[in-house]
Amino acid sequence: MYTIGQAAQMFHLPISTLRYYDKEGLFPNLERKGNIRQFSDTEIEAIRVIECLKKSGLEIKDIKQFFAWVSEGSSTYANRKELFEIRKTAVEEELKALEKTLAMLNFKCWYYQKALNDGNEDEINEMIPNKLPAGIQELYDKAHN
Amino acid sequence: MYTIGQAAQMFHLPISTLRYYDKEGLFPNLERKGNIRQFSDTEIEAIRVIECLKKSGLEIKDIKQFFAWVSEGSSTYANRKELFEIRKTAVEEELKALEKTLAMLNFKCWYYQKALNDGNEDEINEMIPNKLPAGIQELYDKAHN
DNA sequence: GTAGTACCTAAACCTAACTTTAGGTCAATG
DNA sequence: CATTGACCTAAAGTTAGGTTTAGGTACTAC
Repeated sequence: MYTIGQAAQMFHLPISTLRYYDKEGLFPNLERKGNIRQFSDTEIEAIRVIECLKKSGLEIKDIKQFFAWVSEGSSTYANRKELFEIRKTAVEEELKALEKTLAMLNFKCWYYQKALNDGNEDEINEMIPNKLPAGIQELYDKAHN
Repeated sequence: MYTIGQAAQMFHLPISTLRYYDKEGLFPNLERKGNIRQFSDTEIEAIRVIECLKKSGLEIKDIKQFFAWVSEGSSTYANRKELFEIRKTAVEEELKALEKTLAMLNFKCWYYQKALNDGNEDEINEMIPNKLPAGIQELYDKAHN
C-alpha cells in the first residue's frame, strides 16, 4: 500500500495529477483509510496502463471506459483486447511518422553543417532535389515522401 | 505560386491553420497580390518544416524563432543546426519511449487473447511477473522497465 | 502548544493551438 | 444583377489535461 505522495514519486507525476485521474474515474477500485487514498498494486499497475494508453494517443474519457470494462469483469475481455489492438496499430503508425520526422531532422542537420562549412547554401541548393550525396538523398526523399 | 486553398489541400490542413501560422509569424517572407496570400515554394517547404518541428515537440513560438533566424541569413547557420540537433535527440528519445509503449500494448494484446481463451485471468496472473512464455516475458520486462 | 508536513475538497484558473463567427471584398457564372 | 465561391480580418470561443488556490484535517517533532 502506498500513499498518494509515494505513488506520485514512483512515476514522477505531480500529486494533483493522480487526484485528477481519481476524480475522472480512472481508479474505480481505489480504497481509502479514513479519508486518505490507499494506492495498492492494482492502482500502481493502473497508472502504468494509463501512461501507456495516454502515450498511445487515447483520451482520458476513453481510458475511463477501459477501467469501467475492467470493473465489469470477464464479459469485457473482447472489448479490452480490441482496444489494445487498435492502440497498437495507432502507435505503429505514429512510429512510422516519427521516423519520417527523424529523416527530415537528419537531413537538416547535414544541410546546416554543410552551410556552415561552405558559408552559404548555394552549393547545397543546386543538389536539391535529386543530386544529393549517397545516404543524404535517401533522407531527403523519405522526408519529402 | 499557390493560393492558401491549394497549399492547405497539399498538406491536408485547414485554411484557418495556415492563416494562424501566418499571424504567428511563421511565413516571414510571404508575399501578397492585392490582399491575397501567395504561397511560393519557400512557404511550401516552410510548411513541411513546421510539420516536422511540431512533430518533434517544438512549440509554435520556437518555430517562429527558427524562421526569424532564416530571415537573418548566414550568420545564424549555427543556431539553426543546433536547433535541429536538439530536436533530433528529442525525437530519438521519443522513439524509444514509443517502443516501450508498443511493448506494453503487445503484452496486453497477448494477455487479453489468453484471458479470452481461458475465460479468466487466473492462469496468467500466476505467470506474472517472471514466469511468462518466451517472447512475452521480454515484452513485459520492457514495459515494466 | 505551535510549527511543519502530508493529506483532503471544490472550484477557479491556465495554456497551446487552433477554430469559429461575423462581417466584408472581389471575380466569375447563369 | 444576383448568387456562388474563394479569399480577407479581428476577435471571441473551444478543448484537453491538467494546475493552482483557498480553506480544512490530522499527526509528529520540538
